[in-house]
Amino acid sequence: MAVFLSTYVNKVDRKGRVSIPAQFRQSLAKTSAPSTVYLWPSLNHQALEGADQDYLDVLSESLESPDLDADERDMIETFIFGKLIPVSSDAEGRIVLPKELAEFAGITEEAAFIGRRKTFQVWEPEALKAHEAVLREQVVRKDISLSQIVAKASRGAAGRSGEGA
Amino acid sequence: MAVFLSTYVNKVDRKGRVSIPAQFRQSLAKTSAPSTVYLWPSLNHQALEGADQDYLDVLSESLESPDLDADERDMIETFIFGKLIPVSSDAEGRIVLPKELAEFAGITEEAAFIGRRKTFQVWEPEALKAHEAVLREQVVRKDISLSQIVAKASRGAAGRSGEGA
DNA sequence: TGGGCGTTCTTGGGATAGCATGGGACGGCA
DNA sequence: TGCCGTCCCATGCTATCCCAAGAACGCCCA
Repeated sequence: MAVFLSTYVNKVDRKGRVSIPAQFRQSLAKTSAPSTVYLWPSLNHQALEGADQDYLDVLSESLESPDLDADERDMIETFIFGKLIPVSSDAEGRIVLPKELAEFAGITEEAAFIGRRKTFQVWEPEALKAHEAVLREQVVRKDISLSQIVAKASRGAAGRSGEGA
Repeated sequence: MAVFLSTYVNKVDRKGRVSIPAQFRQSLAKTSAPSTVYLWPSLNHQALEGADQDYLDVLSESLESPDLDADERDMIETFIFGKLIPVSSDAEGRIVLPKELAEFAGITEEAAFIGRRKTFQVWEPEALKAHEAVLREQVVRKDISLSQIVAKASRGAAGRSGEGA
């Protein structure tokens, strides 16, 4: 599955087109549908989420789980698959940001692509800045540290099944 | 089987015709009866449900299962298969919305097609908006996040069958 | 260590094809 | 014979494809 890292800010032209960062494209190239990405409005932020075909297949499979309650499934069907837009890139590696999605995220002139491993987000750059400021404050307040997280996770994994990511 | 994604709002003309979104048509093209879709009133919403021949075949087969209790089967037989209307599209990819179905969903001038993977729904756009508002509130209240669902599902799958993503 | 060269990436604009939509004509059924 | 449904044709708009060039970057060579 494709892995998305780092942050890139690209321009959105008059037609609503924007280049997918070259690094992202290289990741996408290895997937089953290299020139197609899927975009949808984030459930939790005023931003867009993006992923490749393979990730969606996994998500789709998750929905088949009988453990998931009907309400939740309905929500996902409506808000993810109902909003999800397959976007194919042109020869130059650009995609057209669908109008309703650009509006949702407040994107007009520039779009910030931020890698989140298996998915990525697309933000209006200023909104992203603000969001990051809030998050950083939380990091400080909660005194979060990376080594602590890794330690905690490996302890948990050992307890459950020994499977780590 | 056809996969339906995204939301499209199309106009209903004076004759009750409405274009099936091109993306949906492309999905339908791969099925066993490309120019026919099946519509029926939703059990849970004031909206229409739609699917292709292949989906109905699967649904039909599910009804043969001895596990299904009689009441449930009876309901499905009555409300789905009893109400179901096969609709064929013209050369331009339009269908005529059956009057009773349009009335049921309150559709007059515009119809919103919303993809739900294996099926789709057809809503009166304002009604859909209202429905989404309710759902979104639930998302916020329950603090649902996508990554959480995927994580939960893959953990469940790992526990049940040892299959991980 | 500095400068020059080449490549890759991003960005821009015009042409083209596809799609949504509207109206009219023909044929069938009542 | 009148009405309704289906088919066919026409059109404006939108999105897609194609071609082109500027800029940044890294690499190589002196």
